[in-house]
Amino acid sequence: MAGTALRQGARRGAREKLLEAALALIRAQGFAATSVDALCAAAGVTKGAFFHHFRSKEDLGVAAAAHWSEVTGALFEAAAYHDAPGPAARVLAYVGFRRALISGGLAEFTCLVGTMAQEAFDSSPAIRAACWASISGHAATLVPDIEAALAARGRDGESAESLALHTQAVLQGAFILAKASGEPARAVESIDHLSRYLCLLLTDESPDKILKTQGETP
Amino acid sequence: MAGTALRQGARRGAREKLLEAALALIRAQGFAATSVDALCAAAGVTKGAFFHHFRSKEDLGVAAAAHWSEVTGALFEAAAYHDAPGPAARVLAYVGFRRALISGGLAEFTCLVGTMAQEAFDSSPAIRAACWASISGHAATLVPDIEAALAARGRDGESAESLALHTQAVLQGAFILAKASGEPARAVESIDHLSRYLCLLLTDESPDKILKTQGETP
DNA sequence: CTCACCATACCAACCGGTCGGTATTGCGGT
DNA sequence: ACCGCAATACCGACCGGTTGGTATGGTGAG
Repeated sequence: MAGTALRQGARRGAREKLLEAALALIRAQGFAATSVDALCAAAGVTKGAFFHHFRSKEDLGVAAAAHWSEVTGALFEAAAYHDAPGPAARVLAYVGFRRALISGGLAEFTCLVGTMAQEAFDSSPAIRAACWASISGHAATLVPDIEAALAARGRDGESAESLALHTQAVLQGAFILAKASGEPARAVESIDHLSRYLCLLLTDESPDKILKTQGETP
Repeated sequence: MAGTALRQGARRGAREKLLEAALALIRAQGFAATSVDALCAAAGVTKGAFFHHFRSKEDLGVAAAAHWSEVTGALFEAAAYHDAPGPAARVLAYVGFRRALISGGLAEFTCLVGTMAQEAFDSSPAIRAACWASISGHAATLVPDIEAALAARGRDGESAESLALHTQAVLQGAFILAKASGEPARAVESIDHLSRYLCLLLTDESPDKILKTQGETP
């Protein structure tokens, strides 16, 4: 009993440590530039452990995307933006939450699956599919609120799914600008444009008011 | 005589052939996954030629970004969207042009520097800077029209540069969605949202009208 | 004993990069 | 016009290190 607990606590499982290391390294260097050896070193694990848990490096990539979905899924599920009153306000609060997440180093707030999809879309169908599952799955969590907000404004005909995916596109693009410029603030600016677009579509209020309430630049 | 002409025709310069191959391979596989050997093979050139023209693989990356700027710069300069009447219409026509460019394989319409920036932002400052120069330089070509269009609507206070960069963010994000999903149409949808946002900001007309004029989905 | 879990040693292929050498070109002197 | 000659462009074998992946052996829990 105690042995088992200590085991799971201290060792924490090579698989988890490898996945954790994968998130950090792939986000910073990309998938192709991250070697299996580097992964093992970062996780404090040998190569034998790696290939015990993953059939190949590609398999690790797929598992990393799935792990990413779990980690971020839990983060967003527990976030406070769900408490906002009404569907439109919740959608705006979601974007505000994404905006607030931007702080620290670039590799700490950018998206794992967006990065991997760029590299693997042509060379690894499995990784591509896993990345798309993560992105589209996350976007799907926004659809009910967007749908309700659109309906409330008499915009029933429009596709809530398309708008949900658009929010992800803006976020991914914002990350690219931040990486390319080296200035995270560039990402914030684009996200503010997204907030304004959503304001115009989903609310009666002036966008400037809502943007002011989202706080100052980090 | 005939020998010389045939030579120059066949050789075409190893540097150009390498840069051309770099655009194709890096867009499809990413920078890290593209080996120098593969580059040379695709260009029909030996490794000696490669390292004669480029000090290192990183140097090739920087040169590829610069070459990309030239190629795309010429493409956009010659495009017809400049003929649209008035600044706002030109900005919208630009986005329509970008939309129309989306056809064929994913690696044929997506952005080289956006892909490279994701991989190299942390590991190669030189490549990062070259990518940012390409993106921001392209965005800068939109600033005068956006500025005039904003002023015409009494929105002088807002940053035209920020909005110009936002258009690039949406495009980059749209490419990621297309790559991740495997469906180029996903990119088109996001670009349509961008058109609508710009309509709301820069024109008096209803967005739906302008969107209709941009033609059917490819 | 069994079996999941992990460590070590090892491999062929491939990586970016070097180097000595050759072919081609541009150009100044005569 | 011709030559001489240095500079440029290119070739391809080669190098040490690294790559993803394997084969085998140990070990502790059930």
